[in-house]
Amino acid sequence: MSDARTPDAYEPASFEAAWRERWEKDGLYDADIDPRREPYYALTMLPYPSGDLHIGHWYAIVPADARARYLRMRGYNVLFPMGFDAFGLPAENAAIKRGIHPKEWTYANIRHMRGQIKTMGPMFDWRREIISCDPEYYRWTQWFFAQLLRNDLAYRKSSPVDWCPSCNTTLAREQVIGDDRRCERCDTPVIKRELDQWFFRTTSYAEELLDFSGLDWPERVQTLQSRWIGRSEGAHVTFRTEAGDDLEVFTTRPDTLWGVTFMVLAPEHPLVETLTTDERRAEVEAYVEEATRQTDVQRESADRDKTGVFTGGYAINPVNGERVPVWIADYVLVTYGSGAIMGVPAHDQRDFEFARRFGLDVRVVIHPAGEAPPAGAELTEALVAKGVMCASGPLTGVASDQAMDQVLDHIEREGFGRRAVTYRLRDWLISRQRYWGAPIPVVYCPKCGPVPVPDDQLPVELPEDVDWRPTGESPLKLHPTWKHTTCPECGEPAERETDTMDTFMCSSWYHLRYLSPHYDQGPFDPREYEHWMPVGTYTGGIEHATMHLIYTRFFHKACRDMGITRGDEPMLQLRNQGIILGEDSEKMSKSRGNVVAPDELVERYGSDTVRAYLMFFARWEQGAPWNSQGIEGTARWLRRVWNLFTGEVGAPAKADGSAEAALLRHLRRKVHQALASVSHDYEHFEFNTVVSTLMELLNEMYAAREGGAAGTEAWDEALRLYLAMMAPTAPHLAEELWQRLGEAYSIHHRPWPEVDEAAAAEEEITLVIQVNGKVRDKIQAPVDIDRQRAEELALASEAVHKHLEGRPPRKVIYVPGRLINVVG
RNA sequence: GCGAAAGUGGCGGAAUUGGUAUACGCGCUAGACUUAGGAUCUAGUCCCGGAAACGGGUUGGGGGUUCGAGUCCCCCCUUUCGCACCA
Repeated sequence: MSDARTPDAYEPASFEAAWRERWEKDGLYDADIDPRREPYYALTMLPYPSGDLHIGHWYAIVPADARARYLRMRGYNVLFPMGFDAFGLPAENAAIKRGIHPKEWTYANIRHMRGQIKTMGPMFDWRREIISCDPEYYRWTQWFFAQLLRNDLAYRKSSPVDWCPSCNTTLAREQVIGDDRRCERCDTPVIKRELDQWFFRTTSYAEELLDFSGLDWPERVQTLQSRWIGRSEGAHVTFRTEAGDDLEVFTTRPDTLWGVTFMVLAPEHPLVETLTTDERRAEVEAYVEEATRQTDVQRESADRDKTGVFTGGYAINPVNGERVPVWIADYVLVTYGSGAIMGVPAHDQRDFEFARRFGLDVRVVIHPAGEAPPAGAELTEALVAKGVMCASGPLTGVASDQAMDQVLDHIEREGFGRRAVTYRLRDWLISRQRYWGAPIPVVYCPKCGPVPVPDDQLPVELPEDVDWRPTGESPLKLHPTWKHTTCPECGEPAERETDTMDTFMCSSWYHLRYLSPHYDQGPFDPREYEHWMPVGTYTGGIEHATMHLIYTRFFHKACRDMGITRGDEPMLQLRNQGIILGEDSEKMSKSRGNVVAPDELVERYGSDTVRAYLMFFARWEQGAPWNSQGIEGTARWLRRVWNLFTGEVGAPAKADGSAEAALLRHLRRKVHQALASVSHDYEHFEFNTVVSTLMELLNEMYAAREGGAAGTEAWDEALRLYLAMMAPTAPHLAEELWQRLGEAYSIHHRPWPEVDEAAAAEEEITLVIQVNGKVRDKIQAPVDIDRQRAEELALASEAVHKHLEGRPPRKVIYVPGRLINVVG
């Protein structure tokens, strides 16, 4: 907003902050319900307030902002909100380390980061900001929990959980990382511990979560989620132990039932106790103890030899009445299926290895068609291929792929099994033995059991006067008074749940709270919901493919079934930005010293240049290593834009009439072609070509000015369209130059320009002349040239004659408006 | 091991449907202006031959389909990511 009369250098610092303040003061980006405009909900993943914004935040936010700005200019009523995912461990770690209260630490970080985010110049409607650790927010996180509990979608269960001995907390399956199963946060090997925990029934939605129809989500994410959910079709088959207990297994290969030569239970399986004979007991107990004491690192390390012990017990194979020994081994997981398997060593590689290790029988029941069945003792690996059934009672001789249905019919008819589908997905464990989270709103009454806190008593607020030392117990448990309360049902003394919720719970519904962050009659205002939902575009990192994005889909579906939300999916389109690596092509990290600090870049180049460079320097969905020299290119671009708009224009070199007309037609063609291209590219997340197209157009405009275009109508149009096209990328500069052109504030209210198709159309084409597929000549030709004329031109070409070397053309291919290929 | 994605100049990348490969930018080279410049401007910059005109080659490697392949198909190599005893 500097004085327009004095020509000056491009100094973004002189106007960027001023424009941002004005936009905010004027509520330029306020997003309110507006029945006249089509709503569009553009959502970008909210950050954790770690304390300092890094370049990755910019990379996530700026292109998403540019696209939201584009859609807004296109006439959509765009909701583009921002907030903070503010509960979580780092706040407590900071408290432990530096003695700052987590709340104080968190809010100080938010204040700092909010200011940093604002320097990007994004069009966030800050009135809609949410902070998930605010009681006004987590009141409703708790409300959702209570809803889930009342609808039997939450339950409490004692189970072995992953436990990080360093963080002193349970971890979700997803927070256990890598080959050797380490804690996501501190890299400590994870161990098992038995605790009462709250779970959500995500598995009830496993089947529906596999359905992505109607969603414009990357294949990659769909694949990751599908594999994570891990659907397997097969059967539950019930064996009977000699002690008379039912022993159920899940198998995907019921066609191999006649090949069972042993059974294996997970060491934690409840029947281990009763199956174990007295003479085997000492050995079995030692093995179980070893297995539970071991960390998963040791237990699940790759390529480990199979271990296990015989329980001394036997079970009866229901298909043939055979007596098979029951073993326990840690390669069978208690958490999958029924925690027990039937051992078919001839046709399952894991069972094969186990049988070989312990000298168990290997019995072939499927053999390759046309060959004699091999002897089990001679196999070197399991036979997993299809074939012909043998030694399988009534099914002997049947092709194995046909046998499957017959076996299933058989076991269902006989009543010892049934068709079944099993999923790898587990129910979502949400309990955390931590302080800095939303308290689970449950009261334990000696008489009434676990009772959800009534809605009118929410939120259950976190007490602020706690000790957050890493004792291994929840700090809430140690608080002298907090947990003591009365039962909401009977009024008798009772105790509060002292665990808090997984922060993924907070982020599963934040997109709903943006709709009406201060609404107090429910988690969101239904009017706002009707207007904005579902989310049109959701953008963020691929790292959330299997956690957050499954949870939020589950959450939405559960809420739909509870009558809270509508529709099957919360987010219609998903896009993931890539990662910016350090200049050394390594992951950015403080220890490597390759971290790019956005604040310094803004100070040096201005916000628009940083924005433009982030959009330009790589394909957004891919990312690339940072290049500190590369940013000079976009800095130069904006400087050249500035100079074109503000620089002295010499007296136009008056061309003669027809040459000038041609020059201006050319200029308009380039402008409108660029407009078509830029429009497409904003829409489709191809931000790098938005910038390159604008760079090219700028070069054209400099040339046109050189040719004397300045001062003409076409020139004035070019200037205005250029700023409109640039506005989503460089909002400050576009606004500043718009004002200097004398146009009315604000360019960000200007409708997106329409492409003038006639102006964009080419008058002439370069007809490419090929001989046998190789380019030999190029001829300027009218755009509507017909085949006959094009052929004449091509055959008249000297280059064509030369390369035909006297051969007659056998065939001529004509691609209208593009090329002609003479085959000879 | 299984699954997915990607390989185009020194670098990031462009090429909307099978139709001019290497746009745009960085870097580099030469020059202009300059006390200087990490400022600005001009010209050049895939490789080989050639003074040039021009010719030949080139999208990880090999094969195929086609008048024509960076783009489609098959095999191989490399890289990245995800999963990793899930019965």
